[in-house]
Amino acid sequence: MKIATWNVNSLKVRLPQVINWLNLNQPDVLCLQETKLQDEFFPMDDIAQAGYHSTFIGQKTYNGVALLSKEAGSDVCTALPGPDDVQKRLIAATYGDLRIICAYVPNGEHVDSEKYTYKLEWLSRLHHFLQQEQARYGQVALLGDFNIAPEDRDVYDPEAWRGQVLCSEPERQAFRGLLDTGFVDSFSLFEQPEKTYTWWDYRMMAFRRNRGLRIDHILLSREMADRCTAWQVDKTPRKLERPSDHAPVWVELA
DNA sequence: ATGGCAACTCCAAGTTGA
Repeated sequence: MKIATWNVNSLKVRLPQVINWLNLNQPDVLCLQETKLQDEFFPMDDIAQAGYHSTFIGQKTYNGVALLSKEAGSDVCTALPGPDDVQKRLIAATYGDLRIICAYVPNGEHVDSEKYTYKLEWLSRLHHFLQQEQARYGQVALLGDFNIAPEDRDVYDPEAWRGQVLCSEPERQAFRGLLDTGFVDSFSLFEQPEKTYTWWDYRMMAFRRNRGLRIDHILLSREMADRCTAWQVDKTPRKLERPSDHAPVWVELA
């Protein structure tokens, strides 16, 4: 079984790439972030033609998340518990014995920004939600764009980024807090090449120079981690014309 | 030292991302 995550930075623009990636990689579930589509415009017919069910929650211009899957999901949840939030950043569903959570963590903009405060609050709410889901379902996976580089090895220039948004200590602490609820960063289950990243800025030829960050993650509950046989980032779509700035990441489960 | 790209939007200059 293969489960994957990809921040597509506009599903409207990236649809052909997503369809092609589904055909080539045949994931059981693909989590998408930054679809940037209102629900009435979601291209579920094109995705169905590729053999996939769609479950989604979106809004105009910003955010938006979706689950594409070979089997239909059940028990769908489209928001974190708590007060209504216009920002559509979370969707979860059950596939067989697996609970899959797709998250688009706020960027935070800058450590002095109100958006940074919102990010930390959002992560705290995610933490509580994860505990609930863990208690309710046995096998849980949290996939998505976390907008956090957990360690210095996840940053092309750790000194330049030290204390900056995506790398600040409170964010890294929040990431470790998620792991403390009983999850493993699947990346860390395997020997990894140095300078393994999942996002590269569009500017300054960052991809060609591999000036990237590892900010897209797949966290697995312990039972699932025991079944995990591979972690991969697929850099091929990042090399295409009009790429997303993020690459897809996937894990294989026995 | 700064900004450098891309996508979005009442279509065009401002916002957002990371």
